[in-house]
This record gives sequence, C-alpha cells and structure tokens, in this order.
Amino acid sequence: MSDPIRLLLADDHPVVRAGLRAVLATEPDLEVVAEAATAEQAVALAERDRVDVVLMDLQFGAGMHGAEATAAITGRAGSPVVLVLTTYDTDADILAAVEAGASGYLLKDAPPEELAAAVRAAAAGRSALAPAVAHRLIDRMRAPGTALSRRETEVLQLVADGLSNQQISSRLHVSQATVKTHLVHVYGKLGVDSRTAAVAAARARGLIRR
Amino acid sequence: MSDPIRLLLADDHPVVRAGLRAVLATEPDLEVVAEAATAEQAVALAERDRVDVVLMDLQFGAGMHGAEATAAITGRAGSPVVLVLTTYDTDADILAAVEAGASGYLLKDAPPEELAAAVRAAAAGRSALAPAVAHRLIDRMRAPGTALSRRETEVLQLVADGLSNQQISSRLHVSQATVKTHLVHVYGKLGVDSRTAAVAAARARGLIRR
DNA sequence: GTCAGGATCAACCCTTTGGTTGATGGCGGC
DNA sequence: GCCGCCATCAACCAAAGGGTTGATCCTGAC
Repeated sequence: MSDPIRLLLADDHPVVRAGLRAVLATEPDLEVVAEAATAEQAVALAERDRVDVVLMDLQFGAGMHGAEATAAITGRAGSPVVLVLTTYDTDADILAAVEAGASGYLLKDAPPEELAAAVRAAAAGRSALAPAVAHRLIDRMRAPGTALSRRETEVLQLVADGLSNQQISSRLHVSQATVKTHLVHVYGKLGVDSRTAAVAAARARGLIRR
Repeated sequence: MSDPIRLLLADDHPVVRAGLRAVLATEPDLEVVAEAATAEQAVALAERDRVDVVLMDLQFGAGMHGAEATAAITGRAGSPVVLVLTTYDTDADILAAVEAGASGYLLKDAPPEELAAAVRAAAAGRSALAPAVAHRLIDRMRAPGTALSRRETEVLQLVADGLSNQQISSRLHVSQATVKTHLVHVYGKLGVDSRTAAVAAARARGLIRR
C-alpha cells in the first residue's frame, strides 16, 4: 500500500479544524500533518511540511485572504494542490479561487464522504467541484450573455461598497459616463432599474462579495 | 459528583457538529446526547431527549431559522436553555436571539475552553456572551442617540432589499415623505449621504440582515 | 405636567442617478 | 478581414433621491 495523503488544514475556526480532523481521521489513507489558523501560516506550513493537499478556507478573520494564500502556494514549483473549502458559493469567490490555482471548491455543508473523495481526487491530479459550485459554473457558461463582465462586476462591487458614480469614476480613473454605461448594462443583465436593486440581486445570485 | 450536562448540537454542517463533538468530548462533565441538522429537528429533539443545553446555530440552509427554533424551545415549561453559536455578530441577529430567549451568544471562532465555560455557565442559569458580542451590546446601550429606531431599521432593510422609496412607502402604508425622513435620520446616524452608502455602513456594523 | 424622541406628513429646491443615442478603439474568434 | 463583445466617452432629458424647514400626534421618562 502506498503512503497516506498528507493534509494541511487552514481555517481560522478551531471548531472547524477539529471537525475536519475528526471526519478525516476515519479515512486510513488520509493524514492531517499540520493546521494553520491564518492564511500566512498556511503559506509557511505548506512549504515546510511536505504537504500533498491543502484544505483552505477563504475567509480568515484578519490578514491575508484565502485566495491570496492559494496563489502564493500554487505559484511555487513542486507545490501541494489546494482544495478550497468555504461556506459561500458566490461567483466572485469561485472565480477568484480558480484563478488563484485551486484544484477544487467544496462547501462546508458537504457530507464527510464527499470531502474524502474530493481530497483523493485532488491528490490524484483531478479537480473536485461541489455539485452546487459546478452547477453555477455551468450556468455561467451556458448563459454568457447574462454574465457580468469583469469590469461590470468591479463597478458593481464598488456600488455595493456605497460609492457614488463620481467616486467610482475617480477610483477607476475613468469618466462618469463610463461608469453609467457599465451600470446600465448591469441593470439590463440583472433585470433591475436601480443601483440598490442591482446590489440586492447580485448578492442574491452570489455575483459579488458579501 | 453530579450528573453530566446533557447537550444537543443543532447545526446544518456535519463538519461543525463533528468539531463540537470532538472539542466537548475532552470535558468529562459534558455529554452530547443528540444532534440536529435542521432547526425543526432541534425543536423535536430538545423536547424528547431530556436535554440541559442546546447549542444552536442561527443559519440553516433551508427551513426554520435558528431564532425561531430558539423561541419554540424556550417557550415551553421545563425547557432546556439555548446557547446560540453562530459565525456572525450582527446587531439584528443578536437582538433576535436574545428576544427569542437565548441564554447566551457565542461566535464560532471562540477557543474551545471558552465554549465549555459558556456551556457550564448556561447550565447553571447564568448567561454567556462572547466578548465581541458583549462589546456590541454595551456600545448600543452607551450610545442610544446613534442607534437606529425600529422603524428606521425596517426602512433601511427594505432599501437593502433593493426597493425604491416609492415601493417602500406603499409596502409600509406611509407616504414617501415619511420614508425620506426616516432615511435622512438614518444617514445622519450612520454618517453617510446616500442609500447605497447607508446599506454598506449598516452591513459593516451588523445593523441589518445579511 | 412637561419634555424628549419617535413616527407621520407637506412643500420646496438642488444633485444624483437612470435611459438613450451615438461614437471610438481594442481584442479574440471564425 | 470582418464581426461581436468589451471598455471607453459625450450630450441630453426625465425621474428619483437627498436636504431643509416646519408641523402634528403619541408615548414613555422624569
């Protein structure tokens, strides 16, 4: 029999780490060799401890974001694969994680068997997506006309942060006319007719950060 | 030595339940006697299984909300005490839980010792608040002038849901002038000058539902 | 009984936002 | 090379939202 898969758990909640450890302990071919309570720690330990797979949360209380840590880890040669394990399935989070080099995206409400299966898939070089996440990606592919462009999402996120068109235009170094054009397109795609309604709709569909 | 404290875990995440079970298993005077994956289940099991303390999440994937379940459990005679254990420390959530009869409010990032201490406090009839939560409640007491009134919060929540002043006025059966007045007061209290900025600020401070 | 604060409404004015039309340049796919 | 999509900008008009003043009524606190 081959060596067990070496895991690093990165989550800021002690209870979640204990839960993952307990759940994965029942799998003889998986071994948790390290835990990190911050994203910075995760980057350091992933390099030091000869880890095969990192289970990475996205939201940490403070400091580096999980997606940044994922990019830092996967950017190195001979690096472990990163499985993102988070509570939310927003488009923005999923795309950020995939772009950062994550091999999979799991939701925390996943049953234990699914978790173990995803870890083995990732270790074997395959990718692992939770059904809900896969569904969202497929929707995005199938209806490209209604998907927001990168720039549109960026503008909408700033609207959600409470900025006026004026403030957005200077933040992005474009004219107010451009901001308005982007927003009109966003309204059309989301089927709304005001900035607040657009933010509400985008939140409901998981298009922007919460 | 007296009988152990009998616990019910109510959380829709299997991993979190496993984590709580693992963390609490190290405490000899605490015993987990039941688990619920939905709020409805929690209400049923709390009645059936002679439970002393319920550890209750607020957000369940679907169905009843944790606050409703808390009210249903604490409303009965001889009922167990409910300790709310959640990820978010928003004013709205905290107040709803306290009004529903919760004996304490803990955050999921709490260290294990704090968790056990809070369970013992609740079982002994004392209340248990996470430091961050206590801080928020004290702030609220100390600065009543800046706290939003019930009606103002209601209007602001509808704004966050994407409604126009027009729609809000007919939803609440008041004039648009009234809605505008409430919003102007909200802007003053939050230190902002637009509806989107008010929503962003209120979200950041946990004044409205997420 | 008074007083503060909340909830309600009106009238006014000004700024911001929304909606439209039209135009330019870049980039990737067929 | 052309077409479609994206990003950029301008000018214009109509509508919604924001800011102010001032007023009434009610309720709870002192």
